[in-house]
Amino acid sequence: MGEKLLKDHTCGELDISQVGKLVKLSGWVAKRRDHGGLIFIDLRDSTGLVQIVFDPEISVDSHKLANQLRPEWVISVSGEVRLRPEGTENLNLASGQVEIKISEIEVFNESKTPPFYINDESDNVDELLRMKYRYLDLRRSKMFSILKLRHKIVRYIRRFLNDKDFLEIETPILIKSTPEGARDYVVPSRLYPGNFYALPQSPQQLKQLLMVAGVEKYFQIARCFRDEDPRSDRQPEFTQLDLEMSFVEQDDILSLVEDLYSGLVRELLPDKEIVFPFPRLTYQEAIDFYGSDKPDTRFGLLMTEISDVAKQSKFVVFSSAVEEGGIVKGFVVPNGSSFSRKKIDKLTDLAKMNGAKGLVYFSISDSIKSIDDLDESHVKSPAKKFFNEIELKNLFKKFHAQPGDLLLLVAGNKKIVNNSLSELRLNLGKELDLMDPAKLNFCFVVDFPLFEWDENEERWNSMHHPFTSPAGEVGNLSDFPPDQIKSTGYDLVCNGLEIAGGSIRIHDRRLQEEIFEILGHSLEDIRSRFGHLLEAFEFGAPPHGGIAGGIERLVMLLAGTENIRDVIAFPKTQSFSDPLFESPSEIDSDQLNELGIIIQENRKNSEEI
RNA sequence: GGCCCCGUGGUGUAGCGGUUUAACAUAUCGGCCUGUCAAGCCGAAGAUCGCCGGUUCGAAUCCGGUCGGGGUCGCCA
Repeated sequence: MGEKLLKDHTCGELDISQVGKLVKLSGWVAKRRDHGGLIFIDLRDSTGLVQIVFDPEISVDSHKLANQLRPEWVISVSGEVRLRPEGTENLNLASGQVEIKISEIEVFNESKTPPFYINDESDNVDELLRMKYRYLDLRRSKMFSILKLRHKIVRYIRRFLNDKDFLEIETPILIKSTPEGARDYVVPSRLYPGNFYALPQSPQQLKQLLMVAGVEKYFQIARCFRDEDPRSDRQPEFTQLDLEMSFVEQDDILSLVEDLYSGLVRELLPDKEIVFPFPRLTYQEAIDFYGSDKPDTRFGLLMTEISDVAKQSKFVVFSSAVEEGGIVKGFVVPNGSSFSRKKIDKLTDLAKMNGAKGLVYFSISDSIKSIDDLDESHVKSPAKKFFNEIELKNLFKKFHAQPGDLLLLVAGNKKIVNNSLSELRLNLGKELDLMDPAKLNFCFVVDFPLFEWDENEERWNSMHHPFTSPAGEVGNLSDFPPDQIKSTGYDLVCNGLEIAGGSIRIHDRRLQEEIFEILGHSLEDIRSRFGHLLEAFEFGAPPHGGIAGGIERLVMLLAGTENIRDVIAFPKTQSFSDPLFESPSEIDSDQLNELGIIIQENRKNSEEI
């Protein structure tokens, strides 16, 4: 250790208790306010900001040098912590009671004028520019605080699971392509020309093999890779909390997850309201009431299906929808009768964008006291003429609608009706300010179907993944139609976001093969793709299950940002490029030769960077 | 792969067919200034409007293409 430290205090720790102390600080110039005589500088380090003062009466040389200082220069200063003169305290600053009178200064590094304001809290700088200069963007306290929050979240998870005797085990990044699910990222092999590794879409099979290995309790903060088109909440590489346990049933995993996530929120964001224990909804309930398997339970606007009534209706839109195997469903917007025609048109457009043929509404006048007093003159609706007074009353009573309410209904194919109603509900929840930002409404969704029908490929698909065990007594699967089989899968949902998903796994070779067969794989196919896993199941595989949760989504939820790039230190753009490193990029022909790869000329991206 | 939005000094915006030598704010540079903290005041410099082509007497402005960015549907077992 040298005698002179480059800093003996941090900017953020200085307060009234340090008055009189001689301190040495190092950091970045955040702001300069030059009064000619006095020069004020906000000095920033990773812990915060403090005002330092250059006064020619204290040090002429330092004051002179301070004249040259510009934003983002890296300096080291020494001086005395002093109470600010009365009336000049800055309450917006943690260290705003004090300031440092500087007697010595050293410049470590100058800085060019930054391409955007580092201190500007408003986010209206072009994101591409921010990404190109990510190391500058991350200096902004808003961005840095998200990095810190992410660290704290992961640290909490590690401690929590460590205390419960989980082992953190790393699994390979270079593994095998199992073309099932998302598109793989692949890496060419030099030693086996023409052969490729794939990057893991998740460590699913590896963690199951760890269970067979007898680990019993495993977790990993695992990087995953999926080459699918991104969204505002997706990136090609992302991180999952991956965990797995042996000798457990669904309740064991759910209560562990409940303790983990609730404890995490209580420790890191004690101001947030959570409901504990987390409510459990069946998949069917989620779809019935919310039209979605990831419901935002912070507000009502719950749905009711009226297909049985609609079937008898003279209104052809309703009756024909049901006759064609569809449903009629809707929800009540309290006091929604005041909505303008324009607003209802916008809602109709939203329903149509989600596949609905239209939106049927009934606006109930608030001039009556009770639905019992209602006659046809109190109702506004394009479909009014198809309903008599009694039918209207019955309809409204079924929805528990009150005078002044607006009833929204959609008819048609089940999936479309649920999708469009769900979007309508979320839209109205937002517009009517029903989504309380103080609430984190976690809930579990359970009892998923094991399979869902893939319309495009005309085959059954796993709802979760093919390693998910069917629920209940496992008899002969083939005795049931696939869509009636329930799974042991479960999701953790919060405020309408899927936070984690998992299941009890299959640990029996026969059953696993049977599932693959239902999914339409040939026996040969199964053996070549999943042979290693199936074989492992023949060597004493314990019953096991687990869950995987997206770290980015969790950080987004807790940080209150809707942009996944904000929670990743070095993210990629929506077109998968990295403006900082300018990747992806071409590689040397030597490298290609070594790998035995020839690039098709017509496929090359001709754009030279 | 489809659709929608955006692209003007360093940054953020205005201008949307001709009094525009492209405006404003901020940053930058110079000067003044001992209590500021979005410091202030005075002055200066800085963009030919992403790129290519077309329409027009005339294009930042209209049209087509292209590139880049964002969002979304498909996709994400």
